[in-house]
Amino acid sequence: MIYESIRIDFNSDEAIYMQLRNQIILGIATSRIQEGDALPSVRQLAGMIGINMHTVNKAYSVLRQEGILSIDRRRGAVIRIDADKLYALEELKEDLQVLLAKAFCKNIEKKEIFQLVEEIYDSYQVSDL
Amino acid sequence: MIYESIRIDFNSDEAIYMQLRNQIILGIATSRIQEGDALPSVRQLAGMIGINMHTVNKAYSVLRQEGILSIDRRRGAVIRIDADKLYALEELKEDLQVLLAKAFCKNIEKKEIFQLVEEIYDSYQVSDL
DNA sequence: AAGTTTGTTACACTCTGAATATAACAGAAG
DNA sequence: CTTCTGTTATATTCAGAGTGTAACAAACTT
Repeated sequence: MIYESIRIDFNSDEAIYMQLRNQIILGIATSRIQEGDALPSVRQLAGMIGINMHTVNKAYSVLRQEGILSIDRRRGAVIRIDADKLYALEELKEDLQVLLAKAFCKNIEKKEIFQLVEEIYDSYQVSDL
Repeated sequence: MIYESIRIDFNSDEAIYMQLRNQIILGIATSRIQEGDALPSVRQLAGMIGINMHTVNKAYSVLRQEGILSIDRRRGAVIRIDADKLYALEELKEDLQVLLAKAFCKNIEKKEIFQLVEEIYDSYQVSDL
C-alpha cells in the first residue's frame, strides 16, 4: 500500500485516529493492503503523515481491538482477518439501523440502497482477482 | 410517539444529543413519529428525559440542518421529510463505504448484508400500512 | 390585557477526550 | 553495541459535550 496516499482532513470533525483507522480498513477492502502484510511502525507512519506517534498508535490499538490488526513484536503490525463474525454482525446491524432509518426519512428507496451496496461491495471484491 | 420510551445511555461514549437524534430518526422510520407531527418543546423533552434544555436543542438543530425537522415558531418542531436526496445519497455512500469495508474485512458476505438491509428496511416499510 | 410558553441567544463553568510533546523502558534486529 | 520496535507514563493545550442561569421577543392561553 502506498501509505503516502493516506490523506488526513485536519479540518474534519472526525478524529484523526478514526480517519486513519477508516482508511486502513478501506485499504484492506480494496486490497491495497493484504492479509499478512506488515504495516509501518507507529513512528514511521506518523512521520509520513505528519502527525504524532500516539495518534497512529491509537488507530492501531482500535484496529487491534476490532480484531483486524495483530501486533507482533518481531513482525510489527500485521493484518489479521479472523472470523469473529458474530460480534461484527451485531455491530453492523446496529449501525445499519440508524443509517437506513435516515435513508428512509430521505425517501431513499430500498432499490437504491441495494444498488449502492452492490456497487461498493463489488469494488472490494474485484480487486483481489 | 411515546417520548417516555426514549432511553439515553449515559455510560455510552456516544454524545447524548446524537443518541437523541438517532432515536428520533428511528422513530420516524418506524412511524412512531409521522410527517407533520409536532415534537415536544426543548424544555418539555429535556424534562422528560432528564437532561439539559440545550442538549435537546442541539439534537433539534442537527435534525434541522439535516432537513428532517422544520422548526416553526407557532407550531413548534415539525417533522419535515423533504427531498434533498442528492446530498443524502452522497452521505449515505460515504458512510456505507467504511461500514462495508469493515464487513468485508470480517468476511461478511454480500448475501448477508443484503439480508440485513432487507430485514431492517422492511421493518420500516411495514409500519405505515 | 396579563401571564405563560415558545425558540433563541449569550455567558460561564466543569469535564472528557483528542492531539501533541517528551521521556523512559525492555525486547528484537542490525 | 547501537538502533528500532512497541509500550507506558506524565504533562500540556485545545475543542467539544453537558449543564446552569439568564434574558429576549414572539406566540399562545386564559
